[in-house]
Amino acid sequence: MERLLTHFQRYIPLIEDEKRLLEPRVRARKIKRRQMILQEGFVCKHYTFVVEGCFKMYGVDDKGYEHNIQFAAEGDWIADIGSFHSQKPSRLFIEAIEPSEIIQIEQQDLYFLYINIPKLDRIFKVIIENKFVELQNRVLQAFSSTAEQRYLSFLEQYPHLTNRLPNTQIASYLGITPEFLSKIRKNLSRK
Amino acid sequence: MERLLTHFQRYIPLIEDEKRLLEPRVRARKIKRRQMILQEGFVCKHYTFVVEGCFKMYGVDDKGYEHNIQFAAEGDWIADIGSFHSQKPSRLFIEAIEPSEIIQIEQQDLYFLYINIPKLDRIFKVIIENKFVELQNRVLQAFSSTAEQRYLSFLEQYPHLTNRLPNTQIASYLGITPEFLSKIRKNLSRK
DNA sequence: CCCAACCCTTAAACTACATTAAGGGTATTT
DNA sequence: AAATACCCTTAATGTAGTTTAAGGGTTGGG
Repeated sequence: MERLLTHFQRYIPLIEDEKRLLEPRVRARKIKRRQMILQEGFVCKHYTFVVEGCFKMYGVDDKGYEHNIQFAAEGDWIADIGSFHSQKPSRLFIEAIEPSEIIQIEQQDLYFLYINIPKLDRIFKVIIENKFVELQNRVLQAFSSTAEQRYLSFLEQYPHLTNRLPNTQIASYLGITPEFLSKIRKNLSRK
Repeated sequence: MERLLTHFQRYIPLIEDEKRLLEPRVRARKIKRRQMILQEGFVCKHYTFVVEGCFKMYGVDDKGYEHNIQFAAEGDWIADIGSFHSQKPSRLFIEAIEPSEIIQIEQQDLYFLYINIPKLDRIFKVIIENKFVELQNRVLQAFSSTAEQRYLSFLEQYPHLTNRLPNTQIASYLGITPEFLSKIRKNLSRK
């Protein structure tokens, strides 16, 4: 809970009254490795804040292959925003890669908080703007770089993740097969 | 100007006082075909609302090829959000594909408006959430579908654009060459 | 009205990446 | 401690999409 307040603090400090409104409307949970907090076909019920651990969000294609859309580690938010707001079934999965601790807010509670703590509109606007920029770079890179360039960018941009994630997960994020990532790594190590 | 108010109205109505604050801080402009409102190396100075016409936003790779990240037609917002907020040079271009009419807000004015019309935090939070969801689908599709499937999705999702855009621009958006799009179209027409 | 710039298509040769298969290593679970 | 599931790599073969080149059609600016 402290961690969430500290997180908001970095955007705009909350006053005591606001903290009191917030507290009863969030819920802390522990999640096991490989446990899913969202599955395809279900509505995304929560905005999830990662206190400790790491998650992946992915879709599954016709052939059953997983494609990682994003990772979320300490201090990140994760949710299928489309499903959350529309209350329609999601086509995505969110799964813990490590044993994790999270804080969750349900839709009704978040809407209540948006009304009673207008600051939160501002805070989440900025949070989502930042995520949007990240995602936009990802699209540009996907279409304008080779897999090797994308791998190198990944290493630069997410150094804290590269040692925590198996290469299969990184390959899925880069949009390539683990076999091809292996080839890229071999190539790079020869240079 | 009316068009912008109508646009905001669809999220939350503005009261008269708020409209009065808004009006002197936005600027209407006409833009010619092929005119750029953002160029690589320059800071993105404005949030741009498209009243009439159509724009593309793209990056240029090492080899000089353009890669379209998004289109913006009537009722859409377009800006390099990262550059706009950080005031760092953009790596993107925004260019009119058709003669267009736009309404622009400068950074300082938008910040003033955010402070004096808190509703706008809410409105732009929702606008960006929607754009985020769109972009997320794009990432998922890019990694999990063939070019043909992506082309068919594009036709479904943006029927109003397919007749307005040259195929070269659509190909660039799909992440393929015009030659290959031509092949896909030929294939589809035989079915 | 003409010239230049853009646009669409076809086809042959090429390349980045996928698929399949297989072997050995290392964690997790029982 | 064994068994199982997971992970990394190598290599041969296959394919979606690129590159290069070329011809013809359309648009728009001077």
